[in-house]
Amino acid sequence: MKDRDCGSLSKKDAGQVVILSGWVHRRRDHGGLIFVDLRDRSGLVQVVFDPDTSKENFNLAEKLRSEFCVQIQGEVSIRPEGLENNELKTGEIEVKAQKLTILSPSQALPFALDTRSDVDEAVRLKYRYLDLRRPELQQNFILRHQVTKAVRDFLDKEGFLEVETPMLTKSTPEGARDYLVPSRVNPGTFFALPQSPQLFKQLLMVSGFEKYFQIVKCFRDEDLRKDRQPEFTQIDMEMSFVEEQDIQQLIERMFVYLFERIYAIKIDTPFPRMTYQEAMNRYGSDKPDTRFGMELVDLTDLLADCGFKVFNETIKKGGQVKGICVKGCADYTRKQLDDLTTLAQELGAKGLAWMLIKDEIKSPIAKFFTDTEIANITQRLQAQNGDLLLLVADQKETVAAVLGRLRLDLGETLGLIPKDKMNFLWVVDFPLLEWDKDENRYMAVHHPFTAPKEENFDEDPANALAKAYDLVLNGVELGGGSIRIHDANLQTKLFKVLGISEEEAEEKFGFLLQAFKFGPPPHGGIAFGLDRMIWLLAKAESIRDVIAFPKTQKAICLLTEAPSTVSSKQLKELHIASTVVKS
RNA sequence: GGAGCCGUAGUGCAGUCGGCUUAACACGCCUGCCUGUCACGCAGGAGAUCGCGGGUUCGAGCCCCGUCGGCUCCGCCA
Repeated sequence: MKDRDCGSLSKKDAGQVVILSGWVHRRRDHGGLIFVDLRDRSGLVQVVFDPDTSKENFNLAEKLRSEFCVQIQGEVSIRPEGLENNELKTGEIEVKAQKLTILSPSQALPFALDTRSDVDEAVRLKYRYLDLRRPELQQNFILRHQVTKAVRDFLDKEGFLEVETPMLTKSTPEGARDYLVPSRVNPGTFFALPQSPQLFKQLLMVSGFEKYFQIVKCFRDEDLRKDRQPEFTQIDMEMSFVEEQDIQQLIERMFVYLFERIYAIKIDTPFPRMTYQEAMNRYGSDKPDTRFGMELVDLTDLLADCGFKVFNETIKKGGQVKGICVKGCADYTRKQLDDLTTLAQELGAKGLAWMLIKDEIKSPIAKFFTDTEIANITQRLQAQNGDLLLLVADQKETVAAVLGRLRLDLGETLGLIPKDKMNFLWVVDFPLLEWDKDENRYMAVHHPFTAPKEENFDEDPANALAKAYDLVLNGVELGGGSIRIHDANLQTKLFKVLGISEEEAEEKFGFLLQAFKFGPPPHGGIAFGLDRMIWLLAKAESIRDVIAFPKTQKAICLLTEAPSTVSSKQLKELHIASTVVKS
């Protein structure tokens, strides 16, 4: 039904008769002459309907409206002198319509498929199929296709095997909330949709696949964010006989390959490495955005004996005082400072201390410090006249959370973030464990199969490090992985520290522990959030812009109206009953 | 579970201090005119349960309470 793509036509095609099919992007009816911008996936071309060519055709063209699906046969011709459109790729030519076929008409649209208007996202999602007609959205999916294709090509070249793992699988504790699927055949039992193919890919290593990958949907029933959807896609990999640097180098080669193939640019490797500790100290985040400075500066040693009770008492209790220097913001208003303070309090700080440096120090707390202390603070923060200093005193987790967030917010509002930069960063040496106050036990920071750096990690669990690594791009966690435990004794030791009993371990992961009795190879892997990758590469507003049919923050699909109630017959077959009382 | 912002024709929005409009404007839509436009132009027209429910008031799009939905964030996301 078409022999050419609209966007592919150029001067070279002049004189040719072509058949095009697509949508009426815009129509300009001059009464005696009608112009139509015809759009298909490839782009736009102007079609001219002239009654002198065919009166019948022209009359039919008068019926055309936005988004009619049409086929047009016509002659490509060079536009008359002075009538070219430089805004359009095909602007040097136009198609003189000889025959128009209306393949299907369209109702008036619920919203304009126009970049200029910022349409409410609820309306866009309800009519997602129309939203997806917008070229800028289609571009995201073209990119997404190119990336997955390149990833497959690269991993194939590196000797990886793509293997599918089950979607209906076993619910495992430790981790995100599962999406459950009731079993009809086995009353009272449930499958879980995978949070990741973690255990299966480890089993594939036991099977001797050596290099596995999969581009696969994963499901986590947790609350949504602009970079989080309940179902998302991972590029999941696992390799045998590797150490951390083998995997990191492979991933660096992969990104070099991707950028070369998609953007024809060369990116620098190796990517910088930063320990978790350093990331937290300097940026207050385990996924630092290193595209700009404003780093967190430790002032604890300078202020341990200062006259400000809030500070010295916090320090005595094992806390710290840190600050950031906000360049050129000494003219911040009381309102702006109050807003920053409110944000700090929402994140758990008791307060936010500020100092405006305007020739002299303007600050409600300045009177508590000696001139030497003030001089030391400003010097260490490398503050100059005209700067604003923000200080937080608290336990180190809170200090990091508050200043890390203030840094990001201020970096954004002050325009300090260079948008064209692509700053990859490996964050390494993650802690193995983390104390969970609610559960009153240690939890695995990564997951309970992650190998510790030292075999005697149980002697000082709080400070044990893991063979785990995250790849961060521009402050977004793109992916993470680890070297796994393949030694049964080590695994048992870790379960013990995690407070998982032998019986529980047997019940939950028995199949894995069993498998590890049959010569498991040393192995490790990594997984990337594909949606996040595309989101960053496409510089899209939200992750929803790179997912064809995304869900709202309430995890609802406005297009299909899923989830929905089901018949009592369906529930009965599944041996389940809803506890929700219809009002 | 919690916090914030938003909700007015199909779309984007204005609506001031609660009483001046018959809820304005732009795009879109419909009708007519228009042979070189490209965000075509011109003339006319239709189109609003002001998210929903309750309250305050002589009077509510506007104030209060609740509720629903969208977005952003905290918690959560091994």
